[in-house]
Amino acid sequence: MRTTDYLLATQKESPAEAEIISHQLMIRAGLVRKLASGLYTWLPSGLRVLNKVAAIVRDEMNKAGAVEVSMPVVQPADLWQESGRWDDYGPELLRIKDRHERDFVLGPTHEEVITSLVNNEVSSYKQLPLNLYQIQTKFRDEVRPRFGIMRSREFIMKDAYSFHLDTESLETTYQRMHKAYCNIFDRIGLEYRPVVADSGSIGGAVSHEFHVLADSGEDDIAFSNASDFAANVELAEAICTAGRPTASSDIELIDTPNAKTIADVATLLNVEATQCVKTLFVKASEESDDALVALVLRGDHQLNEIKASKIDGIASPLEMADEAEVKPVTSAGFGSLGPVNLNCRIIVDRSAAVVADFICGANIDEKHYINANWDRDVKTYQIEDIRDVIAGDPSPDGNGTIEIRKGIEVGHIFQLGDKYSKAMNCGVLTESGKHQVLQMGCYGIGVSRIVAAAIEQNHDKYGIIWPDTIAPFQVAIIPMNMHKSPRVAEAASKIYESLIALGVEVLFDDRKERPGVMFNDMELIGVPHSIIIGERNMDNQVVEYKNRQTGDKTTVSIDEIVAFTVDKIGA
RNA sequence: CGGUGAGUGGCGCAGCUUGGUAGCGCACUUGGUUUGGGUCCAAGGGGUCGUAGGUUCAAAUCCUAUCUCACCGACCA
Repeated sequence: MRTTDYLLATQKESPAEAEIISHQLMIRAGLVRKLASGLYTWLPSGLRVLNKVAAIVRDEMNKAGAVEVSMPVVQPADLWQESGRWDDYGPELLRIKDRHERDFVLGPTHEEVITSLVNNEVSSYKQLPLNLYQIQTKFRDEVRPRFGIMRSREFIMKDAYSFHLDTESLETTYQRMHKAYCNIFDRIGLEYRPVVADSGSIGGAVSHEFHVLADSGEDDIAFSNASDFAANVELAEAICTAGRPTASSDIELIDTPNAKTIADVATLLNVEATQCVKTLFVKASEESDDALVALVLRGDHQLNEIKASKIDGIASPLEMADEAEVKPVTSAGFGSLGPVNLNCRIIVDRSAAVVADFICGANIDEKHYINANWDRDVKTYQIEDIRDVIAGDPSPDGNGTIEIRKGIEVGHIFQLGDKYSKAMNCGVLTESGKHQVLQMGCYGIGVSRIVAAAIEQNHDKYGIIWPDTIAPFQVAIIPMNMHKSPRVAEAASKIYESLIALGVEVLFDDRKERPGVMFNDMELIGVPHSIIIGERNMDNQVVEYKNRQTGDKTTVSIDEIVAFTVDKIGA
C-alpha cells in the first residue's frame, strides 16, 4: 500500500476527552473516529488490526472444534420474553420497533437466538456436543461509554455457545475453550491472566475471565506470587491465618472530637488503622426480621459488596443504610459507630475478628472506645469473609501471598448449565428416546477491546508498538527525499515490489514529506519493521533496517534487504 | 440516574467578567525555502459561536429553556 493511495489520518493532537493512552493513540494513529457517544468508525489502519485479531480468534476457534455461524443483530422481542430477559436485562438492552410496531432488540448477546436455532436444528443426542460461534457486532446501551473503543456501545465480539447432553461433556468443551483462549492471547502476544470470576447476571456455576494486565484496567485482579492462583478481587477469598491475642486492658470510653474517619481516629490516637475497626450498616433483606445489619471490618480493609450481599439476611444487591436509618439503632451518627452495646445483627470480617484491644466507635457522638475486645465486650456476632483481598494477604490456595494488579477484561467463559435451555425448552431425544434438556456453555471475547488492550500494553512516547501478529502493516518503507533522488525512488520501488510479491504487508510512504514527518508517522502507527532508504547510502548500495520494538538499526545491502526483512518478520 | 465541567472552522484553544458584528496554534490549499527526526516565510480557503426564544439600536458575550458531550460516582460485560 502506498500512503498516497491510503487514508493515513494521523494527527498531532488528540481530543481533550481521550483520557487513557490507548484511546489517545487510536485517534492520533488514525485507527478510529468517534461518530457519537460510544459509536466509532474504524479507519483503514484500525480495521486492518481488528481483522487480524478476528482472524486469530477465528483460527483458534476452528482448531478447537467450534463452527462459525452468523446471527442477526436485530432480534425479535418474543425470544427475549421467552427467556425472561426482556424484563430482566434492563435499559442496556436497546429496544426498537419496526414499521408494524412490533418489538425488536439490538442484540447485546445471542443466547436466545442460538438456543432457538439449536432447538430447531438439533433433535438427537447423536448431534452433540455442538459448539457454534460468530464474530459480530453487539450493541449494549451502556450508561456511560468511556475509554474510546474499550467500553463502547457498539463493539465486535466473538461469542461461542456449546450444547451438551451432560455436564461432563460441558466440562470437556469448557477446558478446550479455556485452552483456545490461552492460545489466542499467546499468539497475539499479550500479558494476560485467566482468573476465577463471578458469573454475574449471565448465570451458571463455573466461570473464568481473561484479563490483559494494564494499569488502566477497570478490574482488580488478585493473584499469587507463588502459584497460578488468580481471581477477580470481587470474589477472591480473604484468608486470615492469624490468631487473636488475649485482651490486655479494660475497655475505656474516650473523647474523639471531630474524628469521623478511621484516618482521623488513628491520627488522633497515634495508632495504626489496623488497630481500629469500622462499622458499616447495610439494609437487611426483606424476609429478614431486622431492618439493618452491622458489618465490621478492620480499619484498613474495604468492604466487598458482592461477598456481603451473598450472606443470608442481607439485601442483594447490597444497599448501604443512610444516616437517618442508622440513628434509631445506634443513637449516634456516622463517624462514631461500633459493635459494642449494639442491639443489631453483627457480622465481623475474619480479619477484624482477630484484633484484640481494638478501637471502635462508641455509638455516642464524638466518642470512641479503646481496648475493646470480642466476646468480652461484644457477645454476639458472626464471622464471615466480607472484605476485599489486599496485597500481602495469604493466597487462598495456600501458596504464596496475594498481589493485586489492574486488568482489562477481554474474555469471559461460563458453564451456563441449563438456565437458557430450560427456559426455552431446548432439548434432544436421548438414546433411550427420552427428551432431555441440554447443558450449555458460552464463551465471549471482546475482539475490538483487544485492540485497545494491546495498545495499553504496547506503546512508548512515540506511539504504538504493535506485536507483529496484529500490526496493520508488517513493514514500512521510508524513502528520504525520493522526489529529488531518482536512485532512492528506484531502490524504494524495487524493494516495495519485491516484498509485495512475497505477500508481505508493506506501507510505502511515498508522500512528498520531510523525513521527520515520515519517521514520526510510522512510529506513531507502530509498524514493527522499517526500511529507511536515503541518498547518503546509495553510493554503497545499502539501506537501513529499523525495529520499532527494540529500536535496533542495521545497515543492509539493497540486494539482501528483502530476504533480511522477511527473516525478521518470521522471527 | 446523582455530582462537576464543557459546547466558538477537521483537532486543540482564546474571546464572554465590562455587548459593538470572531481570533490564535495545528491541519488544509498555493508559491518559495528546507531536506536523515514534526524546517521557515508569504499568500489563501473554511466558522449562521450547540439549538430555540428573550432583552437591546446592537448578542459568541446578558437572561430563559432545551439538546449534546466529557469526567467522577452509581450501574454493568
